[in-house]
Amino acid sequence: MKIGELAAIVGTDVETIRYYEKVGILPPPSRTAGNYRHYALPHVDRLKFIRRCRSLDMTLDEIRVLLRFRDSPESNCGEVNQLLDEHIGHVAARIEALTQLEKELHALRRQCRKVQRAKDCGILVEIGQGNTRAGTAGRKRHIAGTH
Amino acid sequence: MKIGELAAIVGTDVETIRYYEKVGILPPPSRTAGNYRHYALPHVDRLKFIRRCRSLDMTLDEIRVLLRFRDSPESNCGEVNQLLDEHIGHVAARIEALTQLEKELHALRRQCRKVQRAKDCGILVEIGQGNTRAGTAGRKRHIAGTH
DNA sequence: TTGAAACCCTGAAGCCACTCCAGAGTCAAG
DNA sequence: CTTGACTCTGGAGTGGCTTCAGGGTTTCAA
Repeated sequence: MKIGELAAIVGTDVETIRYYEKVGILPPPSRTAGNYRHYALPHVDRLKFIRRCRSLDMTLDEIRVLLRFRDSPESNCGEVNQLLDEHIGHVAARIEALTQLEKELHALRRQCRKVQRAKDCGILVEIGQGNTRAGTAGRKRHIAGTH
Repeated sequence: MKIGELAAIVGTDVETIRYYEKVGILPPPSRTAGNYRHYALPHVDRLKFIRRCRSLDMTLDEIRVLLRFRDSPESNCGEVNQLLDEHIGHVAARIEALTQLEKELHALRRQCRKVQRAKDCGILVEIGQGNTRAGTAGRKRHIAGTH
């Protein structure tokens, strides 16, 4: 099948597939006479696996580890379990941080209940005073932002 | 004061301050004879404001809006309130998505309770079957990933 | 048979909010 | 007067794509 069909089956973008090939997570398929990529079932399965992992918010590096195990069925899966445990830990930590953030934002929002002049707006005043703990703004956190 | 002192007071990196100047969120300060940036109190306050907003996980674009109101004290703060409400909405949505994700990850983790050969690992098998809803993997979500 | 639409190719740039680097200049203390 | 801490600029790198420019190929209908 051609790249567009693969994309349709798996539900992803053509560009994403080419990107995965470029970064070496999807092996280069054979080519047709017209230099089109030609895919078969193993590619479909592998791409589905990758997209499922991405939907679970794993990084491509984490997925690379899982694929290594998928590719060597006789190896020991302990590292898989560990990777997943760590990933779960990241997600839990992120939830906690965001929940704390949500609290702070609600508290901030309560500072201004009506529309008024900006200089009297409790929100702007409060932000300007900066009496918060450092929050999630530490550098090099493993866990990304809200946007 | 010099850029390093400002960085120390506010608790940020020198590079970040220069970056903020480059993207126009912090106005260029005056320079000393030796071409060093020279900061005063208004810069400290503005930078603190920015960093506080970042610690609340706002984007620089959102912060630009807030700064606009901070800079025009007589204007009407309705948009500030609205921006904050929307931001709170983003955070809440992200928490919900991550909570769902956490559930799925726990379910997945339960598929393999001991260390065994990769081909028998319930986790790898389960991911390979891909019987999940699309999850957070939709494109162009406003809300970022776990990492 | 022709020609237009729909698909595919490559390589590079853009996104966000920084972070890190090289190579050079400036300044304060000893 | 030297040393070392600080500062300057401009550019590249991060992740996981997305978008774009400028082509080539295939397919379908007129």
